[in-house]
Amino acid sequence: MGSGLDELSKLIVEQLQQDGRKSYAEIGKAVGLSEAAVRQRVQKLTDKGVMQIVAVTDPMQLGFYTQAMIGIRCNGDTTILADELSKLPEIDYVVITAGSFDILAEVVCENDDSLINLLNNKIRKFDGVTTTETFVYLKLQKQLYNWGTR
Amino acid sequence: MGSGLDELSKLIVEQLQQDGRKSYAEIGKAVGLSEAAVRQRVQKLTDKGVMQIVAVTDPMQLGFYTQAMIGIRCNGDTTILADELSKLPEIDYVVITAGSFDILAEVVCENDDSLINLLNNKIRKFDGVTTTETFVYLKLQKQLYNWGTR
DNA sequence: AGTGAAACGACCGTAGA
DNA sequence: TCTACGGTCGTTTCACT
Repeated sequence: MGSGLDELSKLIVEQLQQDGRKSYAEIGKAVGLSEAAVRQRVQKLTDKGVMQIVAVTDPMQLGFYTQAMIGIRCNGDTTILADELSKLPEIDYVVITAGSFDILAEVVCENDDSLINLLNNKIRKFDGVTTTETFVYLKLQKQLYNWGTR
Repeated sequence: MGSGLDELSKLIVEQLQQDGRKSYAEIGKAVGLSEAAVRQRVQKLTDKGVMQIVAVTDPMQLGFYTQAMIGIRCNGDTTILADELSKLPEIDYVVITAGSFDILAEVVCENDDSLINLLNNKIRKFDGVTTTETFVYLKLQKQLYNWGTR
């Protein structure tokens, strides 16, 4: 595998990172391919899971005013716990890590009360969770979706 | 302000979270509006920054094999430091937090060497950075882009 | 704000290099 | 894997509600 993408596909991905609804014809003009060729490549990229074109929303503007990263230490199987955490609707991001936390989970809540409730009545009730540490978001400074094509 | 979105717009956002290229006509059928009405609402949502439709890529499949969250403690103005960190191309996510870290930054690197280099020669060289703690990602368990419309 | 109609442009399958 | 082309469907504009 390796980097996997040739220059043409990288250019196509870049175009779609700017505007996910840009037409294949327009992208074709920008990268020097026919519309059909662009369509074919986009199809393959999405089929292989390299790329997906989706709507992303701003939680703050949707009434979710409390976001936080929760650092979790646990004993037992981290995979099972991570899997359980993933099922919670308030959690949008779960990653198993090496370091002083075993799992990092990002949560999106409507307000502080629902965050407290989530912590006390859900996360800390899971088997194996020993300690948690909460980092409430004060300001989201940067959020990019264009990994890999800098 | 508040939650801001009525039921119809929420349904539209949901459709586009499933497939960012779904046609307005198809969305219209699904939510019970005309194509023109859907397009109007999508336009407003993106203009206001509530939603954006973009391609998101999988770093692993693009040759970026090392990801990590960096917890940063600093003195001085966290906003200025966060702003500086945001300028680094390896960093895709920066948030100012309350708790035992002042800033959390997610980094995407090609390999362990470039992560070490990033930490030693860039992040730790910034004014005000006192300590950093690195959480290397072992497994990305969940990653959602559909906040706010559960 | 939403609808409907007509002109325009995008999309998709297929054939061929 | 790409281009070319034609049928179909989506998008856009505008007048109207």
